[in-house]
Amino acid sequence: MTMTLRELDQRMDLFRSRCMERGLALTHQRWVIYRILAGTDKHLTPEAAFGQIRKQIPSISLATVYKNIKTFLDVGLLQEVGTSGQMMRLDANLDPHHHLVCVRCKAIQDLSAEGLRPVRLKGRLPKGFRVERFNVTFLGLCGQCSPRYTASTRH
Amino acid sequence: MTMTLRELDQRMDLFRSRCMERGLALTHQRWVIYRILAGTDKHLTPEAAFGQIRKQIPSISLATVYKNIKTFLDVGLLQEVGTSGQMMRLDANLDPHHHLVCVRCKAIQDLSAEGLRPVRLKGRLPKGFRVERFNVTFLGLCGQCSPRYTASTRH
DNA sequence: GTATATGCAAAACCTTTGCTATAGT
DNA sequence: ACTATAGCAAAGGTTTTGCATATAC
Repeated sequence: MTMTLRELDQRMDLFRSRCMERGLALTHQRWVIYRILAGTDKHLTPEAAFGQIRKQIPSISLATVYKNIKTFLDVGLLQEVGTSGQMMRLDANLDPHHHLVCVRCKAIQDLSAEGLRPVRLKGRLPKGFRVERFNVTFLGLCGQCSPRYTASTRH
Repeated sequence: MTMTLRELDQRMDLFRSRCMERGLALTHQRWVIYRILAGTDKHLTPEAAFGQIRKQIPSISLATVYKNIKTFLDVGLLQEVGTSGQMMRLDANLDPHHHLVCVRCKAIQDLSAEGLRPVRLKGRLPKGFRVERFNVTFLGLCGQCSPRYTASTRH
């Protein structure tokens, strides 16, 4: 866990002010849902978040979690990580950054944009395309899954 | 359409030889499914491909299309483009390349790896992570969707 | 008090699976 | 002939929707 409490507090402050700006009610559920998503760097799936959230609000419904995730995506409090096919992966890190994706266990780690030399185009983009942002995805095996370790490990 | 007939023929040659190597039967369905997917640079969804394929084989079933897509992914005749959430997007371009994704209409265009100066790390990757490959996704608005055009266009 | 959000159940959507018949080698 | 594949229908998993009740403002 690289997330400090101070960083989480900052995220929750942003959450509160963004909700007020957008006229979103500060419900207990909404608060807890965002706190779980913002309090980890693991890029949770909705299902996984639901599991955590339910520990705090046993009566919460999965639909509420989904509805709020959608709201958070709409107002820019959350981003979706582009994965292939499977479940939605959520990211409350709003700073420019990239991703390391383990092709085996599907873990996703962040890599700060400062960790990379600027990406630069050689030529020209297709006519008319306006880039808003970009992100680099590194695919490979994480420490847990890389052969060095798995060779001596039961699967 | 940037795909030439010659390029498509090359892809179909690879398809044939890869099937033989792997002991995959060259059925009419399999051939047509791959030809549709390999004959466009639009990164079709399974559903969209099914629509095209059905024009040539009206009796084909969607399950057959899915099964073959999975097979093609397994044997490396196809790759999946990492999108956020929605449907699977397929890519028969096996050369190193990146993607331009329109956030509005979801169109995906290829950008050859030569179009980009090499991506380079400044620091070190998280301990133990072994990169196999990487890809850059540029998000923005395509020519069709960019404000310049939409301002004078009905939605 | 009014608007918005929750919870529930049902639906929608995309993808996979099991099985029998059919086609490829 | 033997093995792999197609087609069908049914199931599986994820996400969305509609509506009545409850909560925030």
